[in-house]
Amino acid sequence: MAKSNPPFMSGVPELLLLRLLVNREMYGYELVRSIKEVTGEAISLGEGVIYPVLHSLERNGSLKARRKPVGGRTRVYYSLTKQGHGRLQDLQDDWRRIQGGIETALESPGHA
Amino acid sequence: MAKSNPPFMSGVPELLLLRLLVNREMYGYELVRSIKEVTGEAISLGEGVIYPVLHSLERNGSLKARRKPVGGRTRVYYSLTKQGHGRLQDLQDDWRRIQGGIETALESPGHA
DNA sequence: ACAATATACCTTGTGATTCGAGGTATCCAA
DNA sequence: TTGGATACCTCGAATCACAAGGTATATTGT
Repeated sequence: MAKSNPPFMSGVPELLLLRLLVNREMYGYELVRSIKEVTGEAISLGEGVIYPVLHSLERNGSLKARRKPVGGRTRVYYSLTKQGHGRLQDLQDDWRRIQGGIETALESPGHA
Repeated sequence: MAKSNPPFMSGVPELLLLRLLVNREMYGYELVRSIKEVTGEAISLGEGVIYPVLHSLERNGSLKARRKPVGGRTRVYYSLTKQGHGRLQDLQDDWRRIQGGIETALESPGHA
C-alpha cells in the first residue's frame, strides 16, 4: 500500500537542530530563535515544527533530554548522542548532494 | 481556518522545470528524465510530481502548452511565458536565500 | 496591584506537497 | 507476441510544515 519515501527535501529542520546542538546543549524555545538567527532570518521555524521534531529525535536515540528547572519554569535541554552525530553526518551529506544538484541545474548554460 | 503559507522549502520542482524550459521547449516525459540528468542523479522526480506541476504552471500562466503529434504519439511541449520568467526569477531568489541561510548555519564554528 | 508581554512547554487540525502505484495507448525490438 | 520503452494522465495515501491554540510562570510597565 504505497509506503512513501520521505519527500526528497525534508529533514532540513532536523538537520538544523542537530547542527546547532553540536556546539552545546540547548532547549526548545531557544532553538526556535536560534534557527532564525543563524540562518540570517532566512528560515523561521515555529514551535509547531520544532517540538515534534525534537521529540522524534529523542525517541529514535539521536538526542537525549535533560529537564532542568530554571527560575520557576522548567527547560528541557537536548544534547547529541553518538547516533545523533551519525545522523547529522548523513543529513549533511544528503543536503550537500541535492544542493549541489540544484546548483548544477541552475548554472547550466542559458542564463535566466 | 489556519490559512497555511506554502512550506518554506517547496517549489523546487517548479524551479527546476522553469529553469530547464529557459533553454528550449520540452515535453513532460522528457523533463522527468532531464531533471535526473542535470542534477547529476541527485534529484529524481516522478511523473506523479511533474505532470501536476506542469498543469498548475500552465493554469497560472507561467507556461504555455503546445500539442505536437510525433510518430503515433502526442507530445505536449511546454515553453516559458513572460510571467514564467518572472516566476523563475522569484523562485531562484527564494532558493538562494534559504540555501545561503542553511550554509551559514552549517559552517558556523563547532565542526560536526 | 494589574495588565501585558515574554518565556517555556505542548498538541491539534488543516493544508500543501510529494510519493507510489496504477491506468491508457502507441511504438519498436527480441 | 511479448515485453520494454515512450508518453500521457490521475488517484489515494503518506509526510510534512503551518497556524493556532492551550497551559503556566516570570518579568516588565503603568
